[in-house]
Amino acid sequence: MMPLPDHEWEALAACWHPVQFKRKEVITVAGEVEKYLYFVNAGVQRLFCLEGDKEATLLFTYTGSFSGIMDSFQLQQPSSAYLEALTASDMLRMSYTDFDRLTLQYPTIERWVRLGTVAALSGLLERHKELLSFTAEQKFRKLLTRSPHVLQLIPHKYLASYLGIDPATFSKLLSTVKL
Amino acid sequence: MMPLPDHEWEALAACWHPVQFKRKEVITVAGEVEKYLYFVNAGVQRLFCLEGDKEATLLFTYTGSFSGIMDSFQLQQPSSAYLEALTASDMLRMSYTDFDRLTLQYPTIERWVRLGTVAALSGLLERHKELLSFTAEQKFRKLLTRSPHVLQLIPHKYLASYLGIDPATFSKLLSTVKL
DNA sequence: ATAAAATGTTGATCTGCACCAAGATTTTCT
DNA sequence: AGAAAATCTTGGTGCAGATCAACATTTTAT
Repeated sequence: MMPLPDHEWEALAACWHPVQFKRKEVITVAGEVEKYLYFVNAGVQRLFCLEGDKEATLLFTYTGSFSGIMDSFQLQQPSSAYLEALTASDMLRMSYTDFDRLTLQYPTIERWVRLGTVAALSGLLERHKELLSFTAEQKFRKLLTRSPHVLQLIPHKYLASYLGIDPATFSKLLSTVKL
Repeated sequence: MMPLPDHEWEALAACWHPVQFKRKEVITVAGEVEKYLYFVNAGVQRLFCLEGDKEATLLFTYTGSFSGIMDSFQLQQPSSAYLEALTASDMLRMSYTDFDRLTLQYPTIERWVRLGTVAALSGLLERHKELLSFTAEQKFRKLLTRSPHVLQLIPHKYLASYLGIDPATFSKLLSTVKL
């Protein structure tokens, strides 16, 4: 994903504004239109849906990554997901108005956003494939190898939800698997 | 997704070339970089991955929709998926070279592609949520209500694979559920 | 520092659905 | 039209993993 020219970079940088969220604070509620694109300076966040009384965790965002409900933000349509701060979070955000202006004004930015979005799509397809074909243990192992650090970072019940398995099963795999 | 101006529309239209595929023909092989973006004039296609000896069906494309392995195409990276014609297919395609030139030359096209990609991401997130939280029967019902026509159009074993359930289970649900 | 809340562990059941297999039906090809 | 291939159906069986529950541990808040 090529770097942006200086001029674009400056225009972009000027649109970010700092925000903080407390632990457990809900950043965006399902049903609303996502107003902001976020960049995480510190903290961990969780994107999830409610299905009946169950939660389905779609993804986590971390220090150094973008955050927000991307589809709702870019399409300015109501989202079916919640965004929540798992830890106290220090973020930058940009309003849709600014975002839209920037993408219209600078084709390089428009392109950069497109490629970022495709990269997100690519990652989601990869996980989708795993959900379709892996057993609980296979999903668990994959998580361990791909991102072992999350074990210390994120409560296991959310990791279980992310894998689509029961928290109790997750705990059992934890003792079984690595021996 | 706003319409394109006339001039862009003409430039775009000039880049499409017709191709045909036979039933069961593999259009793109996993491991390769997707060279083309497709538009389906007639037929049904299936995008799937191989995981061990199991197939995971990610999505179907139909008459009137775009097709191809979108992430591999846009990022020009090797794909982990296969694209296959389920029925004899009549398609238009555009090379990556032309695609890239068009997006660089016309910001409206670049933007239009971005929004199309986000829409795809949005749909995939929706399905992802269902995979995480639905039982076999819930996924089956959802398929029936969302796209009942596919029952006549696509062999049930592929629909089962798309839902992540066993073909035998799909068949049993078919007799159980609608009564 | 201490109480309270949240999270994690572990064992005992129970069940949804994968798996297997054989026969029936439908679709495709020549 | 007829043979061959592909797909669908249906019953039986087994197990991975959900669910339940009680206790242990860790984390958060005051």
